[in-house]
Amino acid sequence: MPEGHTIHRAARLQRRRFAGARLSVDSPQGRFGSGADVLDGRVLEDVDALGKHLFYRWEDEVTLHVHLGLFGKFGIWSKGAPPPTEGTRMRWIGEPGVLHLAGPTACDLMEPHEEEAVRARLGPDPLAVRPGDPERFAAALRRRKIPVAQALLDQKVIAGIGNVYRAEFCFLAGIDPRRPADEVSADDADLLWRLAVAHLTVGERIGRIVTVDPAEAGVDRWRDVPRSDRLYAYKRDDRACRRCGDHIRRTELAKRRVWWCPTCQPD
DNA sequence: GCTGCATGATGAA
DNA sequence: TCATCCTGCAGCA
Repeated sequence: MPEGHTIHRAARLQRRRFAGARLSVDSPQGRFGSGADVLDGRVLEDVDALGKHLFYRWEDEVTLHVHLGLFGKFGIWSKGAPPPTEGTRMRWIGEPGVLHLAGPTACDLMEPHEEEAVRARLGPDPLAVRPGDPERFAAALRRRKIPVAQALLDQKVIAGIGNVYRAEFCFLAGIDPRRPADEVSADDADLLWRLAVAHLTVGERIGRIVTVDPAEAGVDRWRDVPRSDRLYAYKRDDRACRRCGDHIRRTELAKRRVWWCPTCQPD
């Protein structure tokens, strides 16, 4: 299940494995049938990620756009791939292995102007940093009158953050998630950006979300933090805050749950 | 077997 | 703000 780190990691691993290969492409489910026909037998040249979007470059300037949404999932096998299921939207078969894609929100061929429209809707991506991005993020965030945790899910404010990271970054920054974004200080906005860059980078490397510092969990490496110790706030209703012992609270903002520590994250 | 839920996003009202 | 779409799985009968 995907926030930006999952997508950038998928791009990196799929590029490494499949770029340069000629692939047989089909849609066992049928819902990507005509697109699969276009890709079938072409060489995959490169894979790009921006925010939660993937762009696959195929020979002859053909671009495939994939967005996993809430449920989308890749399966990749070197050998012994299982048969596709009802949900297998797209399948690749080639010398490097087999890939299945199930449940994506988007899996479509894209013209350059359509890709441009997608990119134009996205704010700065902490895993694809460009000059001026911290300032762009701070300005976009502090312009909004909605709760800061809600603004952090707006992909135009920052691309690639999801429900887990937003709760964790508010915790680490010591900000009540309900605080209006336009009341977040410039320093705090800068801190949120730096947290996003640092933690999504870790997540991309190790393939999971860990925000609890390894030292705090008594281990040496991010990847060694035990499952139950990886997060400070997300889904920790009524558990004791790891820092202060107060009870983690839960609320809903725009139909998404968010968790916080009332002591560590004052209003 | 059914229900509800999940790291997401959109378009209509 | 709401309905809708995408899939799989845990928890329950």
